[in-house]
Amino acid sequence: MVKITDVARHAGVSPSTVSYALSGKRPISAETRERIEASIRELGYRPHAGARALASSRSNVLALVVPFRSGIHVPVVMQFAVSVVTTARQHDHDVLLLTQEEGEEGLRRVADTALVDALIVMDVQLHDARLPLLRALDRPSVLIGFPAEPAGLTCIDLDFAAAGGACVTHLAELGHRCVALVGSPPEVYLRRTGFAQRVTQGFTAAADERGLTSTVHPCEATPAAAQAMAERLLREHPELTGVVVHNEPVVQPLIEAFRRLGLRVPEDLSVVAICPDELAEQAPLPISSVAVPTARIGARAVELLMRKLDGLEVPEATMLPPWLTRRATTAPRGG
Amino acid sequence: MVKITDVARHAGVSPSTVSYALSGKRPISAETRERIEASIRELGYRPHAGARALASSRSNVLALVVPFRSGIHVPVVMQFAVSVVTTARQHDHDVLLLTQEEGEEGLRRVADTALVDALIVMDVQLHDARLPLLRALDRPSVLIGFPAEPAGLTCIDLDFAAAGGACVTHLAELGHRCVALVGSPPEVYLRRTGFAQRVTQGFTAAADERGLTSTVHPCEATPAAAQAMAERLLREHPELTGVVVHNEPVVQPLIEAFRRLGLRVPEDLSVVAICPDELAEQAPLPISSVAVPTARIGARAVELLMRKLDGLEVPEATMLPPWLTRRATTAPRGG
DNA sequence: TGATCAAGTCGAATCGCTTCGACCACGAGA
DNA sequence: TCTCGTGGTCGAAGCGATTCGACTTGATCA
Repeated sequence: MVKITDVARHAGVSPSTVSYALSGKRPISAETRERIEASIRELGYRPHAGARALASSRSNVLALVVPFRSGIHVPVVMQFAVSVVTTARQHDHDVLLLTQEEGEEGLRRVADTALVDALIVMDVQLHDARLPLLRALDRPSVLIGFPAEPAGLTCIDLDFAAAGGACVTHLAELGHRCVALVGSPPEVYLRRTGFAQRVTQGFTAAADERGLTSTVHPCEATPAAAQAMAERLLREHPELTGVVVHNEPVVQPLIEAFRRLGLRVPEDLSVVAICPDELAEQAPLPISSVAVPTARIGARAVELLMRKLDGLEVPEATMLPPWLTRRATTAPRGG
Repeated sequence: MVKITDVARHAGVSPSTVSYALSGKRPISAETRERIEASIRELGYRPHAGARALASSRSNVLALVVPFRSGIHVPVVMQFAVSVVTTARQHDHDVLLLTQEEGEEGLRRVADTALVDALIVMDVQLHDARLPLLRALDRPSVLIGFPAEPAGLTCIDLDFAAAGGACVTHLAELGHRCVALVGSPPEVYLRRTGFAQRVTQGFTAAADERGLTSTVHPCEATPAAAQAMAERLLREHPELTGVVVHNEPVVQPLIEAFRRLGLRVPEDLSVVAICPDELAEQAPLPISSVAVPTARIGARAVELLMRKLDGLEVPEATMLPPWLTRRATTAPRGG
């Protein structure tokens, strides 16, 4: 293995000069720097991560805690993960993957052993058991999702309440008077996951404000559940003309179920989803939707973390505004 | 931060004794060990990962390279990842997440900087550009999937050829005489990904052997493509009664498309899939399938790696035998 | 009664890098 | 002319573990 002293000898300088040339923390003459860079290339030098971490007390590794429980949509998690990794690399950091299962002990472990410099936590519950730990930890963290009490933490997410509201507004402007929200599976509500509740709040508030009739229905993430839900909605709310879906796996099956029940989409029934754009775009009939901007959220989370690592202040709450794209599944009521 | 010397002082022993008590590499009297463990608990000591890596030249971190390209089924990737992380933790290792995008340079980087001890690579192509590098690297690796030339590497995967064959055998034993394979998207074949080709080979060979009429059809991973595929199959092969699907997102849509075209499943048409059991089980009509045992493969990959890290010999090729579970989508021909 | 050996412990070297303080040379300002 | 600051470099002291050799002690065996 070639080490920094080898490079130094080869370039005719001291090890510290090589280090400074690499880090840029002290000025090095252009001439010397070039000589060093040439030696590095020639010898194929790579700084030893462990040694670097020991000496600098920076590992240049971020922890990412991913959920893998029922009720969460796996492709969305993966999109977050990929965008976190990609962005981290742009900032010269790597990403250590932790599962929710490891729990608090896992977080403490990677933080206390200095294996990671900072943490990103996904799928935060309203009263998440990990919050006290994250607040107490000596390492910075960013939560994707909002707990009930975000004070003292850095959180980022789509503004799900506004997203729910935007869907209602869209339907209301198209003349719809009776709307329903088909939401996440019941266990997600039981776990008291923030985004599910916020969508409901935004949805209900906007409907009330505009005087629409509205109902909310959690729904299992299976085609069979979608079918049952469609039947139930038509039975219980015959005057229903607008549906908001916040449950990725169910969007398409639900539309198909309504069709089977004899309703045309969007002529008889408008459907608007809250889901990643990819999913909305590549449906057979492109779906009007509020985007869940996974890539932006992941990238932003990393950037917030980098700023915190640099000792800079960052906002405690970052709520990305919703953006509704009208596609083929919404139309004016009765037309 | 509390370090090993603090523990040593507190327990009245030397640092090396603490180290040996922790690693078990030299005998330590029970009494001393208990004293040390008490001190560790009391002081809340955690060995510094970087220091440990530097001194022992072991980081206790594994790299996992995940694909995120079109044509691969994201939930399957996630299942692998979770099982790799879980198993790695059981062996006191962590997992660093790399994306395919980082390419060879990424592999070289984490290996050369000693950031990781070993690598797991998913989604291996038949003539993967990374193979020479993996062979040359001084760190052990395991591939999930088989390249054309696996010599000198350690590979593990489901025996996809046998899986294709098992599906045909199952259909043949039910009396079917004309079968079709609906496979992965065309780009997967174009990339020359091993498993796609192997399924085809096994499928065709088994059909030939038993004198069945057979055809093979790559298929985009969308509901619309599934619909088109169903129509085309019925048009071009009116005598078709058995379909093998190796394309997760399309399984369910394809069955629905056949139904819409007036075929009853399984009475008129038997369908057998190659997919994770979860997907087959939770379909509205449970699907007869050969399992893709993601959890087992991931766990096994880690165990192979651990053995290699311990300097033990491991088999170059590990092919898990297919296991077909008959569920509700296959029935005797004409029955 | 030594010689031998294993168990149990210690001290010191080492892993490869970063960083701090010091030093030199040189141009600018007084 | 003397200082002062600054660009550029070096040497040495860590960072916090692991590991190797050596030492003590007591038991075992001839």
